[in-house]
Amino acid sequence: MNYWLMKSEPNIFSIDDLAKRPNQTEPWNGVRNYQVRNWLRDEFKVGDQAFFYHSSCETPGVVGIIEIVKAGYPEVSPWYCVDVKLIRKFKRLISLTEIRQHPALRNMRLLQKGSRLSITPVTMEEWKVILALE
DNA sequence: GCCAACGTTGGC
DNA sequence: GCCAACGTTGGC
Repeated sequence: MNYWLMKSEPNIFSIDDLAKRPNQTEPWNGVRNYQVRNWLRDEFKVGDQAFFYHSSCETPGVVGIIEIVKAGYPEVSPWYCVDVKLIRKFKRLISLTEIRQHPALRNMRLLQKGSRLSITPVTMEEWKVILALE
């Protein structure tokens, strides 16, 4: 089972928008980066969990947990998407600033210089640390 | 709105 | 296959 972090701009699609969807499930589409496409196509498995991350907003950060309920399938050629379902929204936002300041999260892919990938892998250790911050 | 960083495009 | 130009991401 894999862990991921998936970015979305909340003014376009927020965790509250996901909560309002039927069955709280929605295709995660629009990825237009080949590296991320390959992860979606080859690495994402049903049951994988991901942090829902709000980007390009007043306070970027992790706002909740989602689960992959449908593995990679074609969107429009040559791109892929997955279906995600809301597990829960966090009681509070865990900000990028807070993540950046935490020693155990120093090596997170999210924090790497110049990393602009809309989806990044998360290790089990990082997953646990962030969960404990809530 | 700025700009650093990175990806993509396309002429050669 | 190189690389300049351009487009996009996303924090600040």
